[in-house]
Amino acid sequence: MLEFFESVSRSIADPTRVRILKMLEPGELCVCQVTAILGLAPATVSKHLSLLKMAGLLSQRKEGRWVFYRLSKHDNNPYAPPVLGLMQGILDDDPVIAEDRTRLDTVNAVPLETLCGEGRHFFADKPNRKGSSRAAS
Amino acid sequence: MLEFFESVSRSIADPTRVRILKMLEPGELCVCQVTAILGLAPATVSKHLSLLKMAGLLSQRKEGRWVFYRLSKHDNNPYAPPVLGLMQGILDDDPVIAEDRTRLDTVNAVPLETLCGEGRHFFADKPNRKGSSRAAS
DNA sequence: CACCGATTTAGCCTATTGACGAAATAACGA
DNA sequence: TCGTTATTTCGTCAATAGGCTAAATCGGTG
Repeated sequence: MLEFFESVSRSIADPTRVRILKMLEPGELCVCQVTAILGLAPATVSKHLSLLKMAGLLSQRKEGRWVFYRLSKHDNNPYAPPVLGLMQGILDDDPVIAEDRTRLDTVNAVPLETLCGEGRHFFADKPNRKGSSRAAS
Repeated sequence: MLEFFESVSRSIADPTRVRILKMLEPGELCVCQVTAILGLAPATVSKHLSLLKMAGLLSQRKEGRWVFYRLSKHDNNPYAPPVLGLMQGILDDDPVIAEDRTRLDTVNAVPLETLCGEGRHFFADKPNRKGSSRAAS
């Protein structure tokens, strides 16, 4: 019991994973789309997604060479639904989350074939993270 | 925003801190009471309590040389109330949490002066943690 | 079959975490 | 005031976490 809860609570204890959960609210995304928005290495993103899936928060769908992740509907983990429900209502006004949402719209307007080539450098000029303003000094 | 949420989510990402939150549901406890139930070093318990207070999940009350902690009512952190609310309904049937609740009753039946002297060794013969059964082999 | 691109896995490195004991602090009681 | 006791702070240490690159894997496609 505590172990199931721990896997979920540890999942949302990392801001990168929270960003992933929030950007998946409108609908499923390909790994390379998440990678583009986050600006992290594909391997790093893959690991986060894998961990979230293990915790029962995400589910997976393969289509060709692409893998799409979405918020999980079936409850392998009894604590996943309440936590997902809790997160749906909050953090929408956070600057990082809001910027991710903006990027999401941009990303959705680009065909996957084009986007995946760019990978993590699609938004390379302005990484959406704390300390990013340091580059402007 | 994300920082506030992170402080709360990191708080509940550790099972020891979850146990503390659950054992405080019926009411406030002195540090030495929490220490007795957990069976950890006082310094360790104090740090956990301090962290939970920083996250806005607990509040403090000093009475003489004792310090009592309780679930926080005022919301310094906007994400504290929903998370506390979420936790109230769950984990009551977890074996570790249930055993903690049993110990809580025992501890409440002992005067503080007596209990604090025992400290972390009040339940020394059977530590309520994973791997405790190893002592039986 | 061989290549190419998307994803995952493996290995490494640094920062953080959670435990401890020892020492410092705070408050009571003689 | 001095000793005792509860709590906190400090410093250490082993384990974990999250980032990266390089290599392996998985799926089309030529």
